[in-house]
Amino acid sequence: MEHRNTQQKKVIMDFLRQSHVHPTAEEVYDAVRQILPRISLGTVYRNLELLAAAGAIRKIESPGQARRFDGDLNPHYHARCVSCGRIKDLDGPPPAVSVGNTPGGFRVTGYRIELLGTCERCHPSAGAPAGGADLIPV
Amino acid sequence: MEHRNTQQKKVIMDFLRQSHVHPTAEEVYDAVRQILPRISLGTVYRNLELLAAAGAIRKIESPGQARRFDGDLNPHYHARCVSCGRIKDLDGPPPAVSVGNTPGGFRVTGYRIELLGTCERCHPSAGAPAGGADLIPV
DNA sequence: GTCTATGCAAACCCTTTGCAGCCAT
DNA sequence: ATGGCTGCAAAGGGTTTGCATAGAC
Repeated sequence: MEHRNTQQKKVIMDFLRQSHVHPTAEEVYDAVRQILPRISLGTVYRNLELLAAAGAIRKIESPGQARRFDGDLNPHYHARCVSCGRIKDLDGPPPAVSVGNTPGGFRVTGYRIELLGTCERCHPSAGAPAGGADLIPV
Repeated sequence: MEHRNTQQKKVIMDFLRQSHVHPTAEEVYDAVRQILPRISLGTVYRNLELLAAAGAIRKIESPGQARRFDGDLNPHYHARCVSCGRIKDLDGPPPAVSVGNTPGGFRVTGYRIELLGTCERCHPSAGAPAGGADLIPV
């Protein structure tokens, strides 16, 4: 039940802390392999899950997209570029939702808000958006 | 570029319209096979995507979960049971989010809200919830 | 010495796709 | 007759897992 401080875990953690690109497991694997060439992708996955479960890193998930990871624990939230999948950090308080009354029999205990859009490198013009964001039914 | 009204598409559509269980592709496949025993799972997937693209059905997606489909186009939204994955229909206006100012370079064009909780069959006691829902960071 | 973590590789789940023939138009 | 749709089966991506061994405690 104890956790061991292996080389692999430390190198993964260090990489995530200094990285700001919200890498996928594969990208972590590629980066960490420069330091530990014999590390396996399975070990990367296992450690990423362990670190996320321990609250040391954050998981960023989106349907149909590869999971991404974030070593920055400062309060912030994310927006995902629908074109390239990259994650943009947003500061300030995350948008809140007031969930209405719990409907018959179902107990709502949490919610996830996912912001979507286009990042700098992916939208053609530089003009400001102005328009509001649309709710995507889920 | 034209769309053809095949037997397969019609049977899938009919099943989704009369079903209230928000089936996965596999569940649609199993149901439709009772009527068209030679239909293939690939055809089910292709038609579900075509129907969703045409706006005839709705897709319900959640990270790490099998996609579900909904033939009910009346305005409503969904909550997902974190225990069994089943979808509960919620009436009334979906919770809205006021997305703040677009941050540097990123153009927010949409957002997805996913409500999570426990359904009738999955929570032990029958006591009412009372507490508010927690934001799950994404 | 114990027992978790590792590397390797195979398996997993869900979904998509290439192909040759079929059938709705 | 045309070409979108089908069944089949194989491949795909992302992730998990079984196993024997290595290594942290």
